[in-house]
Amino acid sequence: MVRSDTKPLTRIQKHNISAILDAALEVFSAHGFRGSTLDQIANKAGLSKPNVLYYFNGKEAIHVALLSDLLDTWLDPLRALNPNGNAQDELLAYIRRKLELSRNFPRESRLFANEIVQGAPRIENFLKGELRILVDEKAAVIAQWMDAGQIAKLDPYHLIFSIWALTQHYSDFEAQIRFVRADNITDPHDGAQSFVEAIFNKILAP
Amino acid sequence: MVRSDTKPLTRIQKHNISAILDAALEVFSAHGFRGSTLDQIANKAGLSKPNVLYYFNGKEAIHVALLSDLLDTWLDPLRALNPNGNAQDELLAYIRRKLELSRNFPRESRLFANEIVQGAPRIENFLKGELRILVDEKAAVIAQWMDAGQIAKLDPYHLIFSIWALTQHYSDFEAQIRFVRADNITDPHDGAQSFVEAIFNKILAP
DNA sequence: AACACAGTTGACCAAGCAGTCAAGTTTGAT
DNA sequence: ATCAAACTTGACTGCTTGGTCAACTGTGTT
Repeated sequence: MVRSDTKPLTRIQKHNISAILDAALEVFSAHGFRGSTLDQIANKAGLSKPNVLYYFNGKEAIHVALLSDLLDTWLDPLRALNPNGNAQDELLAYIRRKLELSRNFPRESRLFANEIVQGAPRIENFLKGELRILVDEKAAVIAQWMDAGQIAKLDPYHLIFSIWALTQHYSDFEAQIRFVRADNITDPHDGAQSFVEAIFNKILAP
Repeated sequence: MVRSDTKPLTRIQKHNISAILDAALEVFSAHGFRGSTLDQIANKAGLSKPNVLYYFNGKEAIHVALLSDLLDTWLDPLRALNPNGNAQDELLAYIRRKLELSRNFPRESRLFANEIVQGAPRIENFLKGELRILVDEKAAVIAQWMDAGQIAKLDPYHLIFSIWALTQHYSDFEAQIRFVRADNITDPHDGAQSFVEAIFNKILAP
């Protein structure tokens, strides 16, 4: 196996590893972990199955690699919430970042959604650890903003959850939105941007 | 196979069929269609695998039975939106019905979520048919309310989507909420009820 | 009691699947 | 050109899983 530790990856390694990860993201996000097969991934990556296993220790290892890449960047938007900034501006900027993430990385979002819906067996530690710490910290910041009268008084945790729900809905439940909307002309994400910002303006107004 | 058409089900049939459906709901909602096995379902139902297949034509048939039972009741809350009622009251009542459904039938909600996240391959026709017709109809009602100045002017479709997103989030992403919240004391659904109603009061205010 | 039919299951099968391996080909540094 | 290491794969193995089947047991109706 390749992908050990501190080695300069060869040109071929770089190319194939990223081909495998991209194919796996496509497949895992569409069918879930158990619903995906190595053959599907190998096909989509344009490699043979044994060759895929030459680069990764197994199906699980590919999934883990995808998830840790993902979780790493998933926290960024919330992390960037600046306690010293203006409350309303900061929260709306957070919402915008979240919407962009959901729009630009729908497969990653669905990979995450698949995990959560099925009880988060593989990322329980992340949720109970890093994420929880970060959420607690930012909820405290939001509570301070509320106490200072900068924004409306609400439960900060539920406020964060509602941002997650609304921003991720457009990629995670994209199928539902696509099939229900009569006009396939306008990208649902366009409307989403202005709609979500509009309602949070109302929600947050002190 | 039993479950044909117009026969009076025996005592044993009624009992076993409902045991199978309950077990299958548990398993499918937790692992998705492909992630579930007949053995898991049979075990949880307290029956042998061949016995399960005596009552249903196959794994797919069990899944279909669950989904059609579900879809049937899934539309009810929206269907009950009364065009002649007061706009704000009607929408808040709809939200309340949705929240209750999500709270009382989380497994059904996750079964549905699993389908949608994975591209809705098995319920595409429902989404493009019945659901779309109903949503179009109710969106028109909401648009009229907005034109009449009863509630704030927003995109009615996005308003409906936002209601779906917020109400289902608490059951579909329950794992995330559970792991993130420090206090496992309060049922997240309690806070949800008042929070969601509060923000929609703000959103809808003309 | 007897009989038809509902209900039940152990043993089995074929397909699909993750993962192995030995034998091959390609790459790139010298 | 040489050679070692990197890369690739057809053929295989062992396990899981959906589904079948023939034989057996339970039920209730007469």
